[in-house]
Amino acid sequence: MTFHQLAEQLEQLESTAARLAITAQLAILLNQLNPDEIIVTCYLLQGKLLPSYQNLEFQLAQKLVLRTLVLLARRQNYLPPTQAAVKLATQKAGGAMSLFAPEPELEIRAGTDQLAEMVGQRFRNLGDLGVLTAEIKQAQQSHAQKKSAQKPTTNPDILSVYQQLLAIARVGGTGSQDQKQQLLLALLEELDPTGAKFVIRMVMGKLRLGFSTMTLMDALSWAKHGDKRDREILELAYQKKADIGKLAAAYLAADLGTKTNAEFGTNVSVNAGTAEISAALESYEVEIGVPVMPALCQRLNTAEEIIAKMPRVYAEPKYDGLRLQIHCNLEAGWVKAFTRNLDEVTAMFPELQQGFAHLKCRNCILDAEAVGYDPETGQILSFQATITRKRKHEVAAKAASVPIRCFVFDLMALDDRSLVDEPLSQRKQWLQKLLPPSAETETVRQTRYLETSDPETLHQFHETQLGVGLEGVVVKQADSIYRSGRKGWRWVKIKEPEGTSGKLADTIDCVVMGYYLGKGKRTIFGVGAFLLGVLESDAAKTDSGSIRIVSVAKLGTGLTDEEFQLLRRQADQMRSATKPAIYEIPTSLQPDGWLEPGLVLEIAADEITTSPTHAAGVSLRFPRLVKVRADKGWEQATTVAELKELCQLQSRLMAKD
DNA sequence: ATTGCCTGCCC
DNA sequence: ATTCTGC
DNA sequence: GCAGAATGGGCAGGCAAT
Repeated sequence: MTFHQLAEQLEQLESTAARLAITAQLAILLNQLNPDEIIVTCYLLQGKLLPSYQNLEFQLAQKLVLRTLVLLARRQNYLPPTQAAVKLATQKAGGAMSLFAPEPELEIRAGTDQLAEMVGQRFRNLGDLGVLTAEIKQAQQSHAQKKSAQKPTTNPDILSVYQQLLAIARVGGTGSQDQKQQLLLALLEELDPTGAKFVIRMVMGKLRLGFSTMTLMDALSWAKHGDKRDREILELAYQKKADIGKLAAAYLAADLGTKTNAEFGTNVSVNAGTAEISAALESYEVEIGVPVMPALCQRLNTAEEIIAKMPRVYAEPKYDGLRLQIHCNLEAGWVKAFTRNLDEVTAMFPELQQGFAHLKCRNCILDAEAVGYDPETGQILSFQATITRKRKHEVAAKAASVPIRCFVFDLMALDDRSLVDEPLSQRKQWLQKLLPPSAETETVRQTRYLETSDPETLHQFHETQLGVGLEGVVVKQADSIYRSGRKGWRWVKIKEPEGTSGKLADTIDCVVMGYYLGKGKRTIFGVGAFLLGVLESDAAKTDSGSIRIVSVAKLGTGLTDEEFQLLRRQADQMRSATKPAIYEIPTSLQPDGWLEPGLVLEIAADEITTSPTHAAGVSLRFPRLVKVRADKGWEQATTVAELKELCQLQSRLMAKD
């Protein structure tokens, strides 16, 4: 299939919202592909080149793509439409015009590249690099038509485009950024506007079409049967080996082998019995060395709610570290580690080789949380300290200064046998045998846990963990099987309502200093995030005129769509052409629009962190909006001193353990 | 050599 | 990570 | 409730600019 044909179908999908309709359309698409194309297309549809556990990245994203588009624009004499034309088009499209306040006039500074400024501005207005690419390509077409000298289009097929994308990703070393741009430019030249649009979205890693892995699996079933009957089987297979391309090929292979070209494109239902399916997916069994999709936590507010859902539970302390899935093949003499997103990180944690060598088994797969500790005191370290271990260089030295402790809490396979379908109680027993207290070391320990059915006991245990500086508890249904993702009620963390309890009970009142234009579905709000600040009074001077507002965080979540639009409208009343004099922010955080101080927002966060970037010197971990404080003036916002006090309270907590 | 921008990936 | 939203 | 798509702070690494 040509990439153009693929892109045309994606274009159709873009105007489809209903999931079932998306599934059906995807199924039709899948049925038109040959086996090679299926594999590759599955990756591309997820904005990837390979399954996640095979490391290959574009190293080409927003900024470099934008630079490439400037090159393309220059080559094609592209000029963005004027503001007036944009307004007209938006009105015609029935868009909510009132949301749009005109953007500040483009400042063309002497010595800057005008076209680059204009393309960048157009990107901020469109909120999508793919759409911008199509627009530039469109200009190319009309330009070419005008001259009635249309270039021959090569109309590459999917595999050709894929190969070119691979080549772009594989370039590295000195001069590679230029080379990537040139290769991408050459690819864009080969494609029509729609094809170019989706190639760019693939490079950006997001298709923004309202479907992803789960819907793709629905579509696989739909491609074969016209319904979702095999979805569950497919999802289980995917959990065992997270490679959607190979899964798709294996699943559809029976059909593909017997299919004639004429049948491609028809939604023919082939009668494949369960036996045939299981044969096709036979190779999909948990395998030592190939990562399993990890189980994740749901969230509930209280211990009562949890016990109501799961009558008998195990509660474990929740460490703030790095999730590691550890594969031990002790017969072959190796240990491998994968992150939550299945990146292989074996080389970053050399102590694991020794750490797991003494386990009494032939092989196993373990689920664990890795936390750094102080080798002098044994004290558990913060996430910020732990994450410095995720590195490629000087690993040995860092392993000495920040050794890790693995808290093992689950066992997915043992001695060539998958345990994912065994109940947790059983898996815990196996784990107890494999890793008894006598086998524990500085590097490897079993996560201790509490078995209970009593909400009060659970609540107390949670409070105790918070008290020693941990993140609370993870609560697991005692009889539950191991399943990837968050579905069902198997693993739950306690997330108390904002501002009640937990690690950081206090909320913070911030001044809105500016805003950033949004991308994707936030584009029409005219804002995607806000820049927040807190107060700092200059100690050297004592008069009230020395108060400054220093940046402390950006805010991009916790607002409803309605609140985004409301706040943007309020912000428009407070626009400032330049940065107000009392503001202090690093240039890297320059917002798209400045606001005079006035708007105050109440913000919740999980933690105060010391910040290398924000002007306040501290920042907020996981900031989100609690409430618009129309009742407060900006002079009443939180101060840096108060934040630093909270920050010290946290570290004192850590020191207790 | 050093710095700073950009990217990818942890949470 | 947190959060919101259409289905 | 699922699935998807917006968005956060901050770390290391790669490359380009100085």
